[in-house]
Amino acid sequence: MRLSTTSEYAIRSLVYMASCGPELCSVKHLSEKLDIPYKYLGRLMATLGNAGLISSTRGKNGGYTIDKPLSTIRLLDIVQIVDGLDNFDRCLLGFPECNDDDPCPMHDFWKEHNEGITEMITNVSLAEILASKSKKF
Amino acid sequence: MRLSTTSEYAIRSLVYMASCGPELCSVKHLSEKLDIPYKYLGRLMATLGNAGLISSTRGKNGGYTIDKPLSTIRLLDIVQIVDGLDNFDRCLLGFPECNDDDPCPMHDFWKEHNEGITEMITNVSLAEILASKSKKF
DNA sequence: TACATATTCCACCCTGAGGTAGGAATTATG
DNA sequence: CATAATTCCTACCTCAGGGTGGAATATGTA
Ligand code: SF4
Ligand code: SF4
Repeated sequence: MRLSTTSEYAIRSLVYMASCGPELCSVKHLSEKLDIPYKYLGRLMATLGNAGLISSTRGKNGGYTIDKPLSTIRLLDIVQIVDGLDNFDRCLLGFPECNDDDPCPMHDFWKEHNEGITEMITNVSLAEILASKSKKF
Repeated sequence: MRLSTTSEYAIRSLVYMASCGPELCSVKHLSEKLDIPYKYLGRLMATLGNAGLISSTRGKNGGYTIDKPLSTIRLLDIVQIVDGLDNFDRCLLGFPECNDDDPCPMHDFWKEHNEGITEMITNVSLAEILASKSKKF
């Protein structure tokens, strides 16, 4: 019951960048600040860049900056780019086709949590996260 | 946001066995009925046997049967045997040490779901699942 | 030019999922 | 009893994918 390491990295990086405002964040800076392997984060940022979430500037004092309004970047979008959505809205026991009328024995115990998480991932954007004013970073 | 394939297999098999009562279930039968790779399930059942959840009978008409009272086999126990518990009660962003007083920016959005799932896994046993009277199997 | 940064390519290790090949125990049956 | 059939069990092997690092390249600034 966790996101992939890569999704964790992506969300942490984007939340941090969002909290920095419009300034450029270099991969080196992010890597040290967030304790994420430099090389791996470099590729991850390139992926996010290709997906259009962030844009890059090369050369000295270069780095990445967030391209789109924070409210338009949902957690779902980030996870989708990085990992795909196969692991969301999934039956807990892996049954292929089922619904409320023909439930598996776990349905009553799993449905509410599954729907809650899916809704959270779908509705929460970087804007909401930033508004929570955590002291972390 | 899913269990591992192996945990899914284990839970499906145990729920099915529980629904069969005290009869012996062979790996071959379980494999065909639940559409789980035969050899893989064989090893998985042996693991569950070594952990004391089920006991085996070899030879013709042999198979496995559940050893303990259904109410003492919680989902948590099954997952623990198969996968360990590293992925439960985990910070969504993978921060190492944090609490309600020094939360990460995701805390307000993640905490309730995490606690809900952890509580469900901890409290629901095979007895409760069987009582739900699903028509599946 | 010298340096900093993104970007790309490749090789590696680990783990989860699954397969192959047998061996050991028990029972059905001639 | 003897043999075959069935079943659990164990030890290896394969394969794909996630995560990681090294090295080289492209692109910009001072
Ligand atoms: S019946 Fe419900 S809980 Fe069970 S596999 Fe289907 S959607 Fe998931
Ligand atoms: S602050 Fe809360 S949500 Fe964030 S990493 Fe810690 S426990 Fe998880």
